[in-house]
This record gives sequence, structure tokens and C-alpha cells, in this order.
Amino acid sequence: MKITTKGRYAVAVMLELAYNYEKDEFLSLKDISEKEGISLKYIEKIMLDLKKEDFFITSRGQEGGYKLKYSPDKYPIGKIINAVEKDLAPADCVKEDNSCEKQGICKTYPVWKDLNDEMTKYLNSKTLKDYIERK
Amino acid sequence: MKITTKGRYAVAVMLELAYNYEKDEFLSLKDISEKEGISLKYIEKIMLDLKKEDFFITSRGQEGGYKLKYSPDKYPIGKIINAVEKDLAPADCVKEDNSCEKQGICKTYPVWKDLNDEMTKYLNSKTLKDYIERK
DNA sequence: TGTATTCCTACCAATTTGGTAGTAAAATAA
DNA sequence: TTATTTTACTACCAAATTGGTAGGAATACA
Repeated sequence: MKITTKGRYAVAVMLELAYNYEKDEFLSLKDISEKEGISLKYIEKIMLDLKKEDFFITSRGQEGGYKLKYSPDKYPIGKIINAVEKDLAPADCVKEDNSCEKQGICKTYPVWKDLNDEMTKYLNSKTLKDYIERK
Repeated sequence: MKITTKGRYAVAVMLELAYNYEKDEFLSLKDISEKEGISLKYIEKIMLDLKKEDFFITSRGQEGGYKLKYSPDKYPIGKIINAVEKDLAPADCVKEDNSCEKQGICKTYPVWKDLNDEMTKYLNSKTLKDYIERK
């Protein structure tokens, strides 16, 4: 049930960007890398996944970097983790795309279904905003 | 965030034993193995973990097997998964034994703390009883 | 006494995780 | 224009974890 390092770093990076949201400037991965103590190369890779979502405005070159496209309350924690984490669902059988054929007879299905519903609900209710305000 | 196969099988096995609770007989791993379609050897290994908890009464030899020691409502799902799963906590920093030294300054700590609390609360509130009744 | 069953230890292949390396492309500052 | 900075992208790799299997010893019952 662990969130992988990738998922945890993703949230850390998104929080950094959320803190920077009000400022009208880009935040470079190099800066984030230094602040958070995560290797630049690894952050780049994480951004590759996050960029597939409509999260950022980016700019290359000097003074370039990343900026959140929307305000921090538009980013549920669950959506961030989902973007980088392969399996957020506790079991394959409750994943959106894969409705298990044993769904009717499997005795454990309700266990994972309930858990998944609960977690999804929770993770979508909390956004970056909730955690930058608690600072 | 996935529950491993081991964790899912553990719950499946525990549910089988819960169904058998009223009967005054042992249920062999061989029977469970056949019913659930899980290899006997793998179930044995899972039982090794579960046995560390005070879950069963066992008997070897013919007519032997496993029996729940207590009634199904005494087995929270979280306790079962915890017994076989290495890491139930979403991140090391919120594990009982390991209070991260960055706890005060780390900006993501509250994220994992909240999530862990929420999940723990939920997984401890549901027991085997809840899922044998919903049959 | 034989057989069924739990109990225990080793081992192993496939997958996932957690990275690193190298380079191309683009944007800007000088 | 040119050097520098930064993102964008692909390929690779080592360590850990997962998901098992194999083989046998101990025990209890028919």
C-alpha cells in the first residue's frame, strides 16, 4: 500500500510549484531539485509523467522552468499521484478500465471495491491548496 | 498503492475461514487452495505470516487444518493486510516506529499523515464479519 | 503404521522501483 | 549571433520486491 518514491516526489514538486503560484515567474527544475534534495534527472523523469496531464505552463532556456497552469485548489492530491503511479487502485479488479469477470462471485471483490471508493473519495477531496495553507 | 497478491490472498483465505467459523471442524489449506485457485505452497507461506498473529487454532494430520480462534468480527481487514504486507503506511515517515526527523519542516509530511490516518481508520473499522454478511 | 496435514527453510525468475547517462531542441541573455 | 540555460526525450541499469516453487521434517489422526 505504499506510495512510491516517485509519487511522493511528485507531490513535493507540485507543492513547490503551488507555493510559487502567485509569483509571475517560472520555477526551474534545478531550483526544485536543490530545495527538495532530489536529483535533477529524476525530477525530469517525473515531470514527463506529470506533463501528460494539463498541469503546467513551461518555458525553456534561461529564466525558464515550470508554472502551474491553474490555481492550487484545482489539483487534487489523488490526481497527482495517479499521474505518476501505475496502480493507485488496491487491486486490478476495481480499476476503471478492467471490470473483473469474477465480480459477481468473487468474495473479496467488495473489500477492494469499498477500499478503492473510500480512498478515491478522500484523495480527490484534498488539493494542493489544503497543504500550502497549513504551512 | 496496490495491495499485493499476498495481501489479497490473505483476505481471501481469512474469508474462507470466516465462512467456516460456525462449523466445529478444521478447514485444510488444501481445501482452501482448491476453492480459491491458489497454489497450496503459496498459501502455506501466507499462513506463516498470519500465524504470527493470534488468529488461528490449528491441527495437523488427517482432518486437520485451520480454524479462526475468535469470531469474524474480531478480525479487522487492516490487521490481516498488515500481517502479510510489509508496508501498509503510504510512506515510511508515518510508520509507527519511525518518526521522520524532518517531520517539522517537511512540507509533504501532512499529506501522508492525513492519508495514513484516514486509511487506518477505515481498514480497522471493517471486519471479516462485514464481508461474510454481504454475501 | 501409513497418510494427511501443518511447519519450516531455501531458492529463484520476473517485475517494479529508483535511479543515471547522454543528447537534442528551444529560448533567452549577452 | 553565440553561449548558456533550461526543458524534452530515449535508453539503459542495479537493487529490491513480488510471486512464487521445491523439498523435507514434524505431528496427529484413522
